[in-house]
Amino acid sequence: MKFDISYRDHGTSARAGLLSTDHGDIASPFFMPVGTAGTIKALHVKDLREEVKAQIMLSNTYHLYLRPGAHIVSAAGGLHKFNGWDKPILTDSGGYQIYSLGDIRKFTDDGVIFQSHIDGSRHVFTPEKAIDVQRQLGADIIMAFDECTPYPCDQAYALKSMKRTHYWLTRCMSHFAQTECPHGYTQSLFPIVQGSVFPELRVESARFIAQQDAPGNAIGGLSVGEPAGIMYDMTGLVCGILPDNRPRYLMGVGTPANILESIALGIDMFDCVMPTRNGRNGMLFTRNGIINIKNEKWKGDFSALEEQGEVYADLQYNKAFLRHLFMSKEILGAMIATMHNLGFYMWLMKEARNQIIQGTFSGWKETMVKQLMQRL
RNA sequence: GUGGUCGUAGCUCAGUUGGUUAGAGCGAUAGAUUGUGGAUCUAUAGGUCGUGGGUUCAAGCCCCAUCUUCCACC
Repeated sequence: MKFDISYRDHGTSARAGLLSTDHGDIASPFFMPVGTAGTIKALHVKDLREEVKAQIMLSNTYHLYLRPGAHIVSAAGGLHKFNGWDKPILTDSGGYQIYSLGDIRKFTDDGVIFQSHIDGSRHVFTPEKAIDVQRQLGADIIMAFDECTPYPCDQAYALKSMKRTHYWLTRCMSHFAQTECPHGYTQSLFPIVQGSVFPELRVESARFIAQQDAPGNAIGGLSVGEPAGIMYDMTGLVCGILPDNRPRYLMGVGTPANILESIALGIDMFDCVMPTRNGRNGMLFTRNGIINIKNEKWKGDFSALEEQGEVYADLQYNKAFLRHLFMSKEILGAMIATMHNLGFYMWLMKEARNQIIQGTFSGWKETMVKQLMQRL
């Protein structure tokens, strides 16, 4: 994996670069659509490639391990062969899912014992296990097994949780070094900074992560309920410590405004369920602001979803029809909203990159943050 | 025609021995949603208790009439 920074913004820490993997290059900053179970819900791979024009997709270790099972994906030749997406893939390690989905889970220093959200069966995940499963799945970028520290939490717990994540990281890296991808290409392991909302802990964690000299670094444990200002403070603090010449990945973020502000702080990679999950529930992100398509006011509005939009759905369908589909719970509604929202997020990232290259990012960002987040 | 039965929110229904401002689910109208359970959560609106009389301090509830639903019999 190689990461080259080609342009830097003057007024902010934003940068535009190129990340190279065995499944192709990715222009940064970029957004990764989330395909938990190996698929972007309600979207064909063809549309992800040709309409949305995604450069990389994210998938999930926890979900694929439980169903269909890593051995099935591996037998197919890895996730790219299994789902037909031949561009880069990143898999999350499962730490976050165990945190967010598990009713019954038990953390030990060795790992986590958790119950499946599907059938209640018991499983054990250790750092080694998370690496083994991600080797089998075969994503280009794989994530260290971490504990996403809950918010709010006290500093004592945040410290303990951070230490555990660091300990697990050393085991992940050790096991990663002793294994190889069974599918014949290179995988890269990204470590994750924790430390909750405590500056001292974030600094300590960022220093520890920076020492590992990983090909890329992630920031976790944010956008879990804390105020946006705190998220930006922590992100800026950590970005100042993580290596400048490696991609920085802010996990789980976020809204269009969150993303633009974080790009300004030096983040290169994002993922979030918001455009897809909220899309399936009727929330549209547009260049003029946010639409709840189920609102009665769109009942007779026959204008296009997005006049300047670049995906097929934007001009093919009008707002009143899309509202009708949602009110009728028609499957096509979720498909249209998903394609539109991902198309919008891709446009946002492409435009941010263009603005960085042209040296106009800072002013453009200020205008966009206000415009994109207003409710229509 | 006779006897019984039903009628409460847009829909399906609770509603105690007659006792505070008649409730729920769904639907509707809005809001939330950040390393995904097409999910979930929150709030709001919505009622001449079929209609008209009567009894009572007090009626969705008891009495009379009438309309309506469904059933049985002639």
